[in-house]
Amino acid sequence: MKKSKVTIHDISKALGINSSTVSRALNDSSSISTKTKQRILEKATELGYQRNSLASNLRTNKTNTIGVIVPRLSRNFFSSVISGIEETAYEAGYNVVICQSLESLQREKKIINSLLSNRVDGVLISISMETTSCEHLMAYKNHGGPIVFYDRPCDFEDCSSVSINDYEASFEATEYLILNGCKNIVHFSGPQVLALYRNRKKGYMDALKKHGLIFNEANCFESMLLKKDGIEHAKQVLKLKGVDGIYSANDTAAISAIQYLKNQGVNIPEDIAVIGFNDDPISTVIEPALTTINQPDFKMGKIASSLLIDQIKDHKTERDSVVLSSELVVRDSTKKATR
Amino acid sequence: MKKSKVTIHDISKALGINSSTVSRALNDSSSISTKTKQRILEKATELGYQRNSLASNLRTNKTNTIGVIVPRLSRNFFSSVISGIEETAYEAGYNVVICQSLESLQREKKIINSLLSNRVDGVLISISMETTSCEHLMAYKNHGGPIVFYDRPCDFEDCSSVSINDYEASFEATEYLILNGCKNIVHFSGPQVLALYRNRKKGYMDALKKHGLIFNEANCFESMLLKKDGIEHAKQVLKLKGVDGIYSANDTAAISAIQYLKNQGVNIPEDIAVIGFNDDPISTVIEPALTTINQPDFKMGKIASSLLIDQIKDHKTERDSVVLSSELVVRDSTKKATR
DNA sequence: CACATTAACGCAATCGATTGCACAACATGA
DNA sequence: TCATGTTGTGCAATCGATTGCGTTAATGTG
Repeated sequence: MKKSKVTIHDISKALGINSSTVSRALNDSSSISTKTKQRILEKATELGYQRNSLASNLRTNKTNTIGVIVPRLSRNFFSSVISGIEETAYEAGYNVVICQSLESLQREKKIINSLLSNRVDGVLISISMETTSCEHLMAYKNHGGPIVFYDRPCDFEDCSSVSINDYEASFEATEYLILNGCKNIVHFSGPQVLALYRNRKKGYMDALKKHGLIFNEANCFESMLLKKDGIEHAKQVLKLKGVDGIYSANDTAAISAIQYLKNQGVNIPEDIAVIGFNDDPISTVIEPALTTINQPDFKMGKIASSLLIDQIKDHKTERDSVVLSSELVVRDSTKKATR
Repeated sequence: MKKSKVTIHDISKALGINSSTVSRALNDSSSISTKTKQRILEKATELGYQRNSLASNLRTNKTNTIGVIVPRLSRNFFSSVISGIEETAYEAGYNVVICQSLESLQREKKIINSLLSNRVDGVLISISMETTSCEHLMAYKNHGGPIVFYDRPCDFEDCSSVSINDYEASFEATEYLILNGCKNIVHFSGPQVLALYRNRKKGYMDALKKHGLIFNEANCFESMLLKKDGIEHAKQVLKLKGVDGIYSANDTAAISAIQYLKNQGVNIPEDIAVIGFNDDPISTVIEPALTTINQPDFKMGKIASSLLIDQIKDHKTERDSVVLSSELVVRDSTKKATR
């Protein structure tokens, strides 16, 4: 239990040098002679000195840390975004603290509070599925740090955001199904409180319209798009009769639906073609391999991170809304036999 | 850019009450009258006060935060462990900061340093595949906080750890293959610097021995067990001829191997039976569904977390090595037609 | 050689919250 | 009435690092 708390004052005493000089030396200040710097550095390692960031951050009023709030770590998409965020952040000398909201507004609030009281320099957030209002975020912004939204933006004035072209991607996916002969396409959609899922639904609807197909609210199943939801939706699909296409707003639900349907003797894609969203690694494992939409997750993380850091460093006031483009990845779950 | 920095002194002035009283009131100290507490609380919310944890932590010399180092967030196993850790930690009033080493020793060292200088109260770590020595961890321990290992323990005196019965699980898996008629079983093994993978290999070897099969070093392929490694190993397997069973030390490699082998016209499990390790969700999606070993990931996180917190709180000195038991989950990748 | 610069370092206040100790006001018991 | 408690607050030091400003000593300039 050696509670060895070596401070700059210990070094200071050991060397008979004022602690302010020690501090400057450790920060490689140019106003300290090379010789003294070396003596100090040596003594520091000798004593096993470890800077106390708490004290430093308190004094300077900055932590060089950005907070990242993510709905779920277990989603491949988010862990990739995080990797992107970390890469950019580390290069710029920032630390990253990761928190998961588990799609709960209450937890999101607690996390924001904790980040605030720990004085992170900025926050990257993908809001939870329960988050309808952004008051708690307002509170954060008013108290200081900048916020950048990624993936799931918030209808929020005066904040940068990075997202993908959900509407267009969705439109393209639905159209692709139609061009492959589907006439009765069902949509698995996420919570409509999120703009993200509203846009995806809109894209689906407009593609139908463009091709003269009738939109029917009964063909839309809304859920959190978990594994169990996909199964549930698949059951509904079978009851509907005549469905020949499914466009799911994520891969998880698409895949569990495929599994269920296959068990029920449905042929994919002959009877029902399926498209997912995200391009999770798992989508190449399912049989038939899932046609889906690939998002530039890593890149999204990098961009979000650099937008935030720019704001922190330069106190920039202009806000950007970056929209990245995704890509339809065609696999076997939509390949109709050519007639 | 309202840099509203409301401190206890602002409240103190606004109310004509000493800041020490304010501090005590905000901490709900019993030595402050209910009336004053209320006045202070009201004023605090009115001014939008947000405690500065940096100052508080500096003074009290504790952060109520535990650091978690994880090799990769993208592995389902680890994100589940994290959820377990968080649950227990939050209940006990601790914050959690998550860092990923990406299997790099260098990053691991940097992370340790950062956690140290941020004065986390304790660390939970699953060491990287490159970590052969634990000197950097020693440094941490000497400077204060307790460490608990999870999943991948380190040959390290005086630290608690939580892991699973790798040897037994491995033995059972291999034996299961043998009992299903396999006579020429290959092992995909992880970096032997990790005790974890050494144990899994040992279990494999001993099961062979028990059943009179000859162990052959050429039947062991060592790698990081990534997707590409699985494919590479599968190619080797085909060159070997006569292989009728694969026991992979993780699911990722097992699954990519299965995909490759199927493409090459190999029948699973008729020609080659396969067992993985981890029970990733993906193992129910691959066809045939993968027989694998399920680990109590969430539970592991909870236990690791509570072991650490006990050490932090009670300054316990005894160290525990908890070994959780895993379970063989039989699916289709090993079901031989009954003769 | 006198004076102006510059380089190198020390002094002391500061960041915001916590806490041991002192102290005042009031109540209680003998 | 006086000694002794009890409650509720205030005072001031403290955690460890940073930094504006002042002070030397060394160096340069004319």
